[in-house]
Order: sequence, then C-alpha cells, then structure tokens
Amino acid sequence: MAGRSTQLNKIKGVIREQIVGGVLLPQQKLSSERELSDRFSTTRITIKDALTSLETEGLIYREERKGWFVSPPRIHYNPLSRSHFHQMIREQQRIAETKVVNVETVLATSDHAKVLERSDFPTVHLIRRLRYIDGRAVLFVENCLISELFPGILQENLTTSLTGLYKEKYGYTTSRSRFDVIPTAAPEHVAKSLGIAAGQQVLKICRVNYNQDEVIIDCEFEYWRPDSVVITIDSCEDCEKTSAY
Amino acid sequence: MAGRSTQLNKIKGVIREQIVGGVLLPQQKLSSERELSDRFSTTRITIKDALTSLETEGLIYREERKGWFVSPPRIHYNPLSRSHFHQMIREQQRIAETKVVNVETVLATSDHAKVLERSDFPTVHLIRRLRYIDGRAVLFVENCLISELFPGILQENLTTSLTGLYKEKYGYTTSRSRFDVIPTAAPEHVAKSLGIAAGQQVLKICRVNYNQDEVIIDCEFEYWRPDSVVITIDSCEDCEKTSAY
DNA sequence: AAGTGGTCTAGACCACCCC
DNA sequence: GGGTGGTCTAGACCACTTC
Repeated sequence: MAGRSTQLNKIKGVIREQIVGGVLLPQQKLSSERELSDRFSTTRITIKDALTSLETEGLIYREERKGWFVSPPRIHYNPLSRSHFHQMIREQQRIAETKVVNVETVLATSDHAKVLERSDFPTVHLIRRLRYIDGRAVLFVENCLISELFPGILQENLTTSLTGLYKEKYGYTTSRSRFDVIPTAAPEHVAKSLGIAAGQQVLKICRVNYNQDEVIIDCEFEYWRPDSVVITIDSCEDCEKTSAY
Repeated sequence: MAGRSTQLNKIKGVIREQIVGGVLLPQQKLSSERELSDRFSTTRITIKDALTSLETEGLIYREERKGWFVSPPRIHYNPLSRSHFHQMIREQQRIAETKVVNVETVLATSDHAKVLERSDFPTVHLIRRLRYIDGRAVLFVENCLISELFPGILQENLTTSLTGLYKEKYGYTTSRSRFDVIPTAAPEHVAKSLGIAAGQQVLKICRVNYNQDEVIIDCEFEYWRPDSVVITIDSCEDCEKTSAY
C-alpha cells in the first residue's frame, strides 16, 4: 500500500522505514534538505514535499530554520479530565516543563467576551505560557481570566497548574467545561513561540470553564503541535470524574 | 497581523479577503493555479504554497485534479452524542447524504482486534461509507462490527444510521463510548474516496462503542476533511445524555 | 562564516477530469 | 483534446541559526 511509485513515495518510504525501524530516534535531526536531495538525486522542492507529507502523517516535525526532527510518541490528552498538565505528562513517563511567555491585564476583546458570554467586555488577565515535553515546545496556551474573580493571581507562581491555584487560592472547582477542537493554522505569535513557521498546522482547543456555581470563570486557547498529541475521551470515565467533584 | 510582507503573504491576503468578504462563495471554485500565477505575476509553485497555506487555515479545500474550492462553514460534531449523522447535519441546516463504498466480512486484523480488545481475532463485518454535506464528500467511515453480534445486518439498508439499526434490530444501546482524535494523513483508500490527494491532512477519529452490558460491540474509524468540522464537547451535556439512556 | 530552512523563478511532463 | 492539478528539474537569494 505504498501508493504509486513516484519519486515522492520512494523518498517517503525510505525515511519512514528509518523512523519506524528505529534507525532514527525521537527528536533526532534528519539530514539537511540539501544533503537529502543529493542522496536521492533530486531537488530540494521534491525533498521538501516528501518531508511535508511525513510531517502531515505526524512522523516528523520541523523547527523553523533549524531542521527536521523525528516526532516522539504522541501524548494522550483528555481535555475533560481535570488532571494537571505536569501530572498527566508524568503519568506517561515523560518530562513536562512550563514557561510564562507574557502576562497582561486588558479589556476583553470581542472574541474573548463572546467566548466568556459577557456582553460587558470585562477586564481580563491574559496569561500566555509555553509547555514543553521532553524539552520540546509542544503547546502554547493563552488563559483568559475574568480579573475581578482572581485578585492578585498575577503575583503567584504561574508555571504550575492554574486549576490548582483556582482551587487553593480562590476555592473554585471546575464543575463543567466545554471545548472545541479545531485543526487550523498557527497564528503568528503562536508560531513564533512554538518555533514553527507561520501558517503551519496546529490543533487548536478552545475551552470554557465553569466553577461550582455554574459561572464561567475563564477560557483557554490551546495550540498543540499536531504530531504531539492524541485527544482521548471516555464518556464513562468523564462522568465518574465529573460527578466525583 | 499579516506577517512579513512576502509575495506569499500578499497572495494569501488577497484570496482570504475575497473569501471572508463574500466575493467567493462556499464551494465555489477558485481560478486555476495557472491563471492565478499569471494574475499575481508569479510561478505555480508560489501559488500552490499560498493555496496550501489557506487550506491549512481551513479556508479552502481541494478536489484532486479538479481544483481549489471555498470551504463552507464547519459542522459542529460531538462524538459522544448519540445523535445520528443525518439528524446532526439537519439540525445545523445542512443537507446530509450517505453512500456505501463497500462491505466485506473478514477475520479481524491485529489492528482491529486490538481496538476491540479481542485476542481471538473474531470475524468482523467491515462497512465502509462515505458521508456528504451539501453534496461534498467530507467523511469516510469504516465500521467494524463483531459479526456474531450482528447476524444479517448486511442485508439491511446501510445508508442510514447504524446506531439506529443496532437498537431496532438487535436491542443494543450504547452505554459508553471511548474515542481518540488524531490529526494525521489520509491513507490511500480514504484519500481516493474523499477525492483528496494521498497523504493530505485529515482528522481521524477512532471510536469504540459498548452496549448496555459494557460489551464492546463495534469500533469505527472516521476520517474527516479537516476544514469541514469542529469537535465540540460539553462535559455537562454529555453526562445528562449518557445517563438519560 | 558557513550552513540551515523559507521563499521564489521559469520552465517541464504526466495522470486524470470534463467536454 | 484541452485544461486541471500532481510531480519534478535546476537553479537563485534571503533570514536566521550555529559555530
């Protein structure tokens, strides 16, 4: 099932076998495009087409202007589970890290207000963070918190779980959340943070969180490198978890 | 926020405005790549890069060797909801259609057996169907049913809801389902059915369904055109729905 | 300074679709 | 048969990273 025997498919096949066969290891850099085009006696354009196609499969990824690398196994992620990012990654025997990109307090844009279902354009804290797995930046998150509900939160340590902070400092627990998953292109600031070229594919997840009183307290925009994750949902598990809160 | 002012970004900007501004309507064909490369005084490669980038955004899609078309609005899809495909599409004021691609009865492959959690490689019915929205093929589905649980099902009308058949003919209701969402490349037979080029991006959803006795009765592999859908999940709603069954 | 990917030119042939 | 996108050649310059 290798498809028509084009140059493209041959190149893809060779590289795919090297990855699946373990000749190339996760996060290892592939040869440069020029080197590959020599080795396969073809042009950079054809090589780039082959690499882009393997990227779509989720086998490799690129760091802008650095090169192409082998994708590590995907992380299983359940957006309904209130498990913290660091805990979730640790449970999958991987290493998590979080860095704050920037923080600001502004009036909600119309986009934010819409998601938060607030027609009065409240003041919000925007917290933008980058999350790493095994040293690789895979997730850009923007949290948008209604500021009056979270006095003083910007003075806290924001590299850990916000959900944890919500609970400990403010007594909010998430009774319910609603989210959308959309395959789309990375906006420019996201692409820059993740080290991908603008306009490349990401998996966008928009989430709205409700507290125990069914009040929307924040929303979140996640942008995942598409090869890094598989969204996993179990209706049963989630209902148990939700009702346990 | 138009990015660096490259030729690429200019072309993308012009076409994007025509789409957002309603000059180009959903499902309308764009000019051919050659025509566009004339109009923008550039080469087909650059035009193709621009179009591919807009495709990643979800603004346009392609039909293999036919051309590029404007994407209609995305359908909201909740894989946990047991709502039937046709009903779901109708509720969103769109027109649904289903065609059977082929049907076969075979021994489960190791992939299927694994998902079905059956180490004995049972005989399964594979039902492959193509689903259309407003006349456009957007979803390829392969259902894999454990054949001993569904005697005679292949004689039924398979262009409607399988879930409906499960209930009416066999008394099975789905108490629980578990699914994975994965951005990946279209396998060859899927690409061919959907009319996309092999190796292009799709959103793959693998689902396992349990009946009221917590027995796995079938699994399903869905391949969506990535611009056609947004996965929407509400923890609250789902719990209500699940418990209502 | 050397090397990388990102962008771009100016062509070509082929497989397939539609008329 | 004419037009479409899919694939491919053989180069080029630029922005950025790495050393």
